[in-house]
Amino acid sequence: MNAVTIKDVALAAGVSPATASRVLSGNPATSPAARTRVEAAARELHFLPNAQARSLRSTKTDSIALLISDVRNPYFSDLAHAVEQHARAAGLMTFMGNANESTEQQDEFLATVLSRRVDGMIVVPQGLSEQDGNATEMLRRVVDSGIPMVFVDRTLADIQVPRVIARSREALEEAIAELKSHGHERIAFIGGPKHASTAMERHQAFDAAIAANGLVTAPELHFAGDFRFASGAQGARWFLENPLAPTAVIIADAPMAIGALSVWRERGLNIGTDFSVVSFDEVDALLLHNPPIATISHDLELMGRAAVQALLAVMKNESVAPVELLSTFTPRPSVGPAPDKDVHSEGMPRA
Amino acid sequence: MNAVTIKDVALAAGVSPATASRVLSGNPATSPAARTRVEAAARELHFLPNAQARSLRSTKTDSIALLISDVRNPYFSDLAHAVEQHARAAGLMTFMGNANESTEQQDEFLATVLSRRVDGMIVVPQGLSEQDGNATEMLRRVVDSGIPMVFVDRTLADIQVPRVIARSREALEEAIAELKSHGHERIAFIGGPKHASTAMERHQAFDAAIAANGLVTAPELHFAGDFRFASGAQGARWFLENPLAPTAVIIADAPMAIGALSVWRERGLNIGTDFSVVSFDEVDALLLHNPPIATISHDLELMGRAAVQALLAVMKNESVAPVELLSTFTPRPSVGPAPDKDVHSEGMPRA
DNA sequence: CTTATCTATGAAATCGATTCCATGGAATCG
DNA sequence: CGATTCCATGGAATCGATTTCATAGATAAG
Repeated sequence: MNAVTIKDVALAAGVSPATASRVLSGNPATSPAARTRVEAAARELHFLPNAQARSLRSTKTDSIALLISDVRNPYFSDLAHAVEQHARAAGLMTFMGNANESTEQQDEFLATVLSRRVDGMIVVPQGLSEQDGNATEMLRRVVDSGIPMVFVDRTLADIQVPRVIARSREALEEAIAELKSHGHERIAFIGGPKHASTAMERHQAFDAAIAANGLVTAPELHFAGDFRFASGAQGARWFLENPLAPTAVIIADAPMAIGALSVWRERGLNIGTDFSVVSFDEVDALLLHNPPIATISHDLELMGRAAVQALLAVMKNESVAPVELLSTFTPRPSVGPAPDKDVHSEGMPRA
Repeated sequence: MNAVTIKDVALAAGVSPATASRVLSGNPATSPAARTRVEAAARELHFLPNAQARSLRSTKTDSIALLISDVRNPYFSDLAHAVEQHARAAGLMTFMGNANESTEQQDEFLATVLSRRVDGMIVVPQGLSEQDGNATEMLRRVVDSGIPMVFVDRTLADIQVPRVIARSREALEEAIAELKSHGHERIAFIGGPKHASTAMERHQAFDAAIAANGLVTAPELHFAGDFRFASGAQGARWFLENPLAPTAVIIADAPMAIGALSVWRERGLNIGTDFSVVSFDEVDALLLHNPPIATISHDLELMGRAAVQALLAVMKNESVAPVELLSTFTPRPSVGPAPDKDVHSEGMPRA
C-alpha cells in the first residue's frame, strides 16, 4: 500500500521520527533547518500520514459523521450538502451515512463510526424511545460514550442532546388559514411515521391549527404514511375514498406528495380545482408541477449551518441552546376554492 | 470516551488479551470455555473494539468509500443508495463523500479516506486528465497506492481502473429516430461539462445519431452546460434564441432539464407542441411534469450492484472486465410533431 | 511407556504515528 | 566567568488491537 511511513521521512531528512512528527504536525519546537528538510522529504516521498496510527495516539481525527434518514429524499440530501460544506469550512471532513429510515442501519452506522472514531456526530435520529427501548439503545450508548453529538431535524424525547429543529406550527397556521379563506372546512392530513419526531410535530401542529380555526377535526382525516413515495400514493387513494369527503389535504413531506400527485394525475384530477393541496418541503417536482404546489418549507442551508455551529460548540465544551427554525408557508395555485360539490361524488372526472 | 478495551474484557474473563482477541475475531484456536466467558464479558462491559487499533495491525477495515459527484443530484443519490445496500449485504460499511463537481473536494476526500484506510473505493471520477494533469494527480496517486478501486458512471481516459459505465448510443439513436419520425430535423443538445466522461460520451453519441439519421448537424446546436439547474435555465434561453430555430432538444441530465423546464414554463411554452424535449435521467419531476418528459434512463440499482460486485472482485485480486450497461429510451408526450412554423417566430406565445 | 503431534494459551512484538522525558548545547543572567 | 534557563532533539513509551512465537498440557502413535 502506502509504504511510506514517518520513519522513511525522518530517515530521508536525517532526523528522528519524533522531530519529523513535530514538523509535520506543526509543533513550534522545531528548527527552521529541520522544518525545511522534513517538509522537503515528505513532499518528495509523497508521505501521507496514517490517520489510524495518528488518532490512535492523539484521539483527534478532524472528521465528523453525519447520519441522515434517507439519501434519496431531497430534503436530506440538501441538508447533507449544507452540513458538508460548513464542516469543510471548519476544517472537518464529513463521513455520511444513510439510515434508510431503519433503526438497524442507523445502529450499524453508529457503531462503525464510533469504533472508527470521529470528533463529533450530527444525527437525524430515528426510533421510538418511549415504547421500544432497544430501538434507541445504541444511540443512547453512543451518547453516553461522551462523543460530541447534536440532533438535527428530528429529536428523541428522552435523549438529551443539543438540537437544531424546525417548528412548523406558525406556517401550518398560515396554510390552514389560507385554505379556510378559500372555503375549505374538511382538511385531511397525510402524515409521517411515528418513529420520526418531525412527523409527530407536524401532526400536532396540524391538529392545533385546525382546532384554532374551528374546522372539522376527526381521526378519519388523518392518514399515517411513512415519508416515502409509495405511502403517498396510498394516501392519495385513501383521500379520494374518504367518507368525510375532505376538500383539501396537507402532506407531510415531498416524497409522499410526489407519490400522491402521481396517483391523482393518473386519475385525471385537477389540483387546485377538484381539491387543494399543500405539501411540506420545497422540491423541484412540486414547483414544476402544474399547477405549482403550495409548500411549507425549511431553509436547509441554514439548518445545516446551525447544526455544524452547534456541534463545534459542543466540541469546545460550550453549552448550546436548542435551535428552532421557523418553517415558511408559500401559497401557490395548488390551493384554490373549495368545490361546491364533493370531489367524491360527481365533481371527480373519473375515479 | 469508550474506556473499555480488550484488556478490560480479558481481565474480566480471566484470560489474556491474546485469547480475548482470538475469541472476538472468531479465531478457531479457542476453547469453548474461554469463548463463552470472553463473550459474556464483552457483552457485559459493552465492549466496542477500537477499529483504528484493529486495522492498524490487521490492515483490514471492512469498509469502503464511495465518492459521488453531487449528493443533490437524484441520479447520484439513487446510485449511492444502491451501492450502500449492496455493500452492506457484503458486510461492508460505506463511507460516502461528495465531490460537489469539484476536483478539489474530490482530492480532499480521497486523501482523507486513503489515510484513514478503507478496503476499497468506488469512485465517480472527475477531471480532465488529458489537458490538466494535476486535476487527476491525486486520483492517480491513490490508484498507485494499490487500493482496490473501481470507477462507476464516469471514467478517466488515462487511468486504467475497472469500470461500470452506461452506454447511451443506442438509446440516443432511438430517441432521435423517434424525433425524426415526428418531423424534427433541427435538434439541439444541452450537454454537460468537459470534466465528466458521461458528458463527452453523450455528446458524441448524439452527434453520431444525428449524422446516422441525416439530420442537421451544426456546432450552433450544441450548448455546453455543467449538469446543474442554473445551466439548464441558461440552456433553455439559448435554445429559444437559437438562430437555427431547432424544434427539439435533448438535455444531458435531470437537474439541467428541470432548470430548462422551469424557464419554459415561466414563458408559457407548451412542451410537446411548441417544441419537443427528451431528457436524460428519470426523476420524479420529469415524470410528474405536464406533459411527462421522454427520458433516456439508467438502471441505477443495477449500476450500483455491478460496481460493488466489481469492487469485491478487485479486492479478491480477480481480474474484472469493464461493464457497459445500456441506457433505455422511454418515449412520452413531451415528444410531439415538429411545429409547422418556427417556435421562434410567431408560434411562441411570449418569449 | 516413551515419543511425537496437536491444542489452547500467554508473553511479547508489531502496526505507525504522537508525546513524555532526558540531554547536550546555546543563550541569558548575575 | 559560572550558573541558569531555554530550545531543539532523540530515545523510548504509548495508544489498542492483532499476530507471532514459545510452551505447557493433552492426546495419539509407536
